[in-house]
Amino acid sequence: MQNSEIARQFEELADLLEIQGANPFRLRAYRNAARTISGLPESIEDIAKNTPKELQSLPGIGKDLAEKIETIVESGTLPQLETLKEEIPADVVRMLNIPGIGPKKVAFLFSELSIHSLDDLKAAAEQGVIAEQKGFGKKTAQIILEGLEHLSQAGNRVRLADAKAQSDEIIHDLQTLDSVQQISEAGSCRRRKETVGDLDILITSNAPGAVMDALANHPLVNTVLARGETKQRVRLNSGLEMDLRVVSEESYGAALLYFTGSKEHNIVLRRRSQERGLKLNEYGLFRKDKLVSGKTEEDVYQTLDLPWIPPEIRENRMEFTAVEENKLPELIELKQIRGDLHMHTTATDGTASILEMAEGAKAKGYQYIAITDHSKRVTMANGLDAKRLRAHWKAIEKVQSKISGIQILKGIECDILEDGSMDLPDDVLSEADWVIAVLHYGLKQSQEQINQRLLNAIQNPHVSILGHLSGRLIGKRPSADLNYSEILKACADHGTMLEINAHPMRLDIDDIHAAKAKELGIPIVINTDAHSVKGLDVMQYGVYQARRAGLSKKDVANTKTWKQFQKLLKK
DNA sequence: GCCGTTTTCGGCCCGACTGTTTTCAGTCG
Repeated sequence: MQNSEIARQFEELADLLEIQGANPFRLRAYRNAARTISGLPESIEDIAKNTPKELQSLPGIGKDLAEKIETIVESGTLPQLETLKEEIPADVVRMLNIPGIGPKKVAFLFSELSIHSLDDLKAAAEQGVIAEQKGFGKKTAQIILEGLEHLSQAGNRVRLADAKAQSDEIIHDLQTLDSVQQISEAGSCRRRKETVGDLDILITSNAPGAVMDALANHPLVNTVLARGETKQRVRLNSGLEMDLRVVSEESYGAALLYFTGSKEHNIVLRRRSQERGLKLNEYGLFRKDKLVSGKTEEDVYQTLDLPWIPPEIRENRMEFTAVEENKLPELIELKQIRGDLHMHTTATDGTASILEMAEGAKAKGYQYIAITDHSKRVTMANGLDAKRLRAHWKAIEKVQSKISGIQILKGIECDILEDGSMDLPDDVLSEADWVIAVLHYGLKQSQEQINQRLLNAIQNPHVSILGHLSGRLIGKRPSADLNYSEILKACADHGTMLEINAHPMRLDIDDIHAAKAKELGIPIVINTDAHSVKGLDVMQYGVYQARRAGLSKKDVANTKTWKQFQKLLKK
């Protein structure tokens, strides 16, 4: 069982208990545990089965939750959860996703008005029943009806690339206004999280009303959901919601910290403030009522005896211990990338020629690329068999002889077949400069099968790297069920590299496992998997993911010069 | 339900906005 499933069950339990009005701190305990579990690189199932005593050493996991984890691993679920699910219909839990409706109102609707489904809710709101209730009203009934309309979108997280494009456009337009002095993105988008729940923008302004008017009238904005003196919330045409916050100049840094998050990072900062007799909020760091710092993020961190911490790692995963151990990483930057080792051409499903891809990469200042078209199993993409592949490599040599200043590796993205064998024979693979082994089919196999396939590939002396390891497509297709601990250890043992696939839908391996790979000394390569010249542009997203993993230049193999990189290639 | 250099009880981060109120609860981030 995957960590995400166990975490999901704790989240669900928390939702159900919340509707029942349970102690909020108990709910927090469940949600904290869910977060710990989903952020863990090791398989929680393995720990529960092999070394159950260690469960309680995980943050936020005590005796009770350790037992619950063991129960879930053994039986697939929790009796308590099953009982609650029988008492409270799934539709009632879904009502929590209606913006403006929380557990208290849901509980009232369910137990006092006997509303058991979304259809019941809609009918009650339309018939005016809800508006009559104490604590409700016409507006609340309206909110419910609107919320039901948007329910399919609400709670859906959007891929970073899609969210950031909208955020960037709005910021670009707002910053031209005279009424805007400072402006920044904030929230999970600024932290470059792979998916974003909503957008946050922070400004300083001498005329906040004018900025709010401008946002309300922006072509990307559909509806104003709330508007006050310092805060405006809007819904974009895409369904994504955005908060605009206005703060004073002396609070800008504190507010930027506060609204960038993560919540967990901020909680640690506030505790740290308390320990120093200070209070931290979005207006600044205060001693009694006196502002101590807040103008810039650096000021606030410094007052708390911390260096400035890059947004990407503000997750309370490793940043604070890294500071203590004086090991805060200098995060990798896009400009340090010197090669792209996963791309396609017209030989299979790409839209550009070898030469066009090479020129595109050269224009980015790269020193080397690998042309890695599909192997024959991927019939849909016109995958290459041995004969066509050898001809393709000849074509690569020909292009290489015509172009200077960039090294083109003769590569292949070779499928690991369902039976665990490689899609091309060893003698063919041995002729390649660069072999990316990947799973495209049979992603739903058991963990044992998936792991065996991957282990076979790792042990194959011709395989350079595992590409988009989990096979997930964010928001579309779940990861294959694989045992990361075993796979990563094998990679480290056999000198097999790991890819961070930079495609916004993949970002695979993810930040948590890339951090683990770094710890094990496995070289990471960030690749675009480009299917066109334009496709080479997504490298930035892979770099974001690497930064979230705490990776530095030295951890990423394709930051090396061509001369250095050659030494990493398997002979 | 977790946690502990004020440690086994009594805390657990903090403030804005809205709607339904007549001083505040619920919701959200």
